[in-house]
Amino acid sequence: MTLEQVAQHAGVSLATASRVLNGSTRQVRRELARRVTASAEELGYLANPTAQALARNVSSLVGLIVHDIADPYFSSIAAGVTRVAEAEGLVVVLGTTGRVAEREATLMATLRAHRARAVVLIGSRRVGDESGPSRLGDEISALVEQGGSVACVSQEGLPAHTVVPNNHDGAAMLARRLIDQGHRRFAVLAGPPELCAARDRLDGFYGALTAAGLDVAPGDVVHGAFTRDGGYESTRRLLAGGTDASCLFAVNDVMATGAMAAIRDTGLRIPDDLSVAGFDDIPTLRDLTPGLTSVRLPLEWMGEEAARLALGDSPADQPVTVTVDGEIVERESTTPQRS
Amino acid sequence: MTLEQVAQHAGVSLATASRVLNGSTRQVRRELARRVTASAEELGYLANPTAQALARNVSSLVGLIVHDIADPYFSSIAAGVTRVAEAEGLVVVLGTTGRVAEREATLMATLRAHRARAVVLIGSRRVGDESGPSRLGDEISALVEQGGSVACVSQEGLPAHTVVPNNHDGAAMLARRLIDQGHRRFAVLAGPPELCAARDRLDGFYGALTAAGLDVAPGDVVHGAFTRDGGYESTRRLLAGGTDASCLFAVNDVMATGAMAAIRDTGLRIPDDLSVAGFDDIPTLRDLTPGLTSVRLPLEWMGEEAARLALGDSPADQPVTVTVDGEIVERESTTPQRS
DNA sequence: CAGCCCCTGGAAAACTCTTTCCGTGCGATT
DNA sequence: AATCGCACGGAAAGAGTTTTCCAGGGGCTG
Repeated sequence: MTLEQVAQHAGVSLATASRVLNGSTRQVRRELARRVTASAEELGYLANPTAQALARNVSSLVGLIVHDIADPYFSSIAAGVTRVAEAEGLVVVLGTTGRVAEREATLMATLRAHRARAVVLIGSRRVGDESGPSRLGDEISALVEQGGSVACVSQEGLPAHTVVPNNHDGAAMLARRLIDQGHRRFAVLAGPPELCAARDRLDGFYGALTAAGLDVAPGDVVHGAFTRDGGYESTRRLLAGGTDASCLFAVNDVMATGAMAAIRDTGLRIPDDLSVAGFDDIPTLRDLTPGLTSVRLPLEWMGEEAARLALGDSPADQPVTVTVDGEIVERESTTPQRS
Repeated sequence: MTLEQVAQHAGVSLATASRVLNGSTRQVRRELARRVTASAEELGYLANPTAQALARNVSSLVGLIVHDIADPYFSSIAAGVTRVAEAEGLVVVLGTTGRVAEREATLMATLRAHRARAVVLIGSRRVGDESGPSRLGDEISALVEQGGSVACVSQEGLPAHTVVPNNHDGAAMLARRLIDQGHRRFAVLAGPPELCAARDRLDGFYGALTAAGLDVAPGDVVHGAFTRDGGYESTRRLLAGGTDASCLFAVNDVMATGAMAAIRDTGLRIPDDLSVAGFDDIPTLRDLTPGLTSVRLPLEWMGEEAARLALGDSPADQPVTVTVDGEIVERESTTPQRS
């Protein structure tokens, strides 16, 4: 079923049919328009998006790049992105990097080839990315050049709109709350050393401790993968090395989940023997027991906002940055200490 | 950067460049091929998938239809699908239905318009869908007609390849295990009455109870949404009504999660006051405490298998059905009863 | 009432590939 | 040595839209 056939059936030209059916600025007389719509309806015409993309040089595709769609952090944000994109009648293309940095640029190139109208890129920058032009940055620029628009979640410093949690302040607030609870000795699951998000949370946490005259023993900081298993593994190492911390801060909830499992497997109780706090407040993990004290981020909303930025009409050459504040959610995984 | 320019740069015809760069059966002389590849490399040529799709009448898109990508059940399967599709160099289009049945067909139509090469459809059929041709069935046939290929996960009876868990037997196995533990009075969170997957699990569970000479009191079966909140809500109702069951079976893990929260909020302990069992063994939920007894399904593998079926060369007009057996995973949420 | 402009319809070019069809040149076969 | 056939390069015809450009008609303005 092609537009040509619809036009013929309605007794108008191809051009007219196109103008009626696929939003053009040009006016078409009432009567004709009605005839075209009726014919399209009757024949069950469905526009060929492929041909449209070729002719318009822009497709109805919205890219969505995540590290791992099975990770609830990413899938929550993804839900927000798809909601907005689908409401606009656009189609979401899901690309996963498997945490391989290089793949972000590769996927961006693929999306550029597809003439994607917008791309939402989720994930953290790595330390060192600041220096000079990156392959990813170039790909983004190329896509923008071509008329596309890009929004990043949690990735600052790229030539694109950005939605970024206030990692530093969130972690600082959390630290102050934990100090208020009476905690004095902390251990930290710091995630991968090169990840900016992890580093910022760490810095914020440290900052608040320092301000309170506290410190973290070098042995009480453990680096590891930004995953549940990374958290488990890191915690095992921490506990094997021995620690007298009363509270363990994992820089994200997913790692905190692994941490809780490791702590239990070691025979310790949470929070009696060791308090645990996380970051993100992932919806799927709110049912852990004891409930995980965390810094709540509105993940779905962040996805929506990023999609709106990418699809909206903010000029791409003047990137907008939206900073999202976290909110402390105190649950049973942390407990007041008496000194 | 178009193929034309590459051809010019290499001093060959457009046709030759096309044959060299985009897999054709036709042979091109070594020397020419080398020149074309070199030119493409030098100019940074990236094929325009949009034009290719138009010319070939099939795109490199693979559809993936889920109810809710934030639900860990779907995101696990999605991870499997994307892994396979990306390994083939294809691009995944994510469509979400928000549990609106009608949208499955709509999304399928969109994917057909995009000339998707394959579609993986995840979700459960509804009771009553058996009768006669459905809009979804028609859309699937149309897509197949057009050269596409469809695989369903958990949806039987459609004109497409199918990967389906053995819901009936899994639930029956679970029931037998629970009976072995000494449970005699059960309550069931049955999910939405019209969902086949839920019904099959219910049937299997009942069957095993009946075989053991047991029964479930009508008041101990509660229907509700197939979500975490549905489970919470249903359990609240169950407990408010009063029950003397020693074990609660939720027909999926997500509902079981809500159930555990509701049980706790009512002041009861798990498993001391009430045992809880689920179905699916969702990876993200394996860290619940107490660990949830469940029926393990290899979700990611199911996604991979569905993608392989859809992308493989099994003729679409002779659908293949793969049945996946579950495996009982006994954890601390269920405990032996003494009589 | 003449001249202009605007409004609208249609023809045709453009978008970038794939693939068919044709023609040339070379090797092999008898 | 002549013919047949095969291998390979190129021209050109699509694939289904959008959009530009042109032309005709009607309404305004002066």
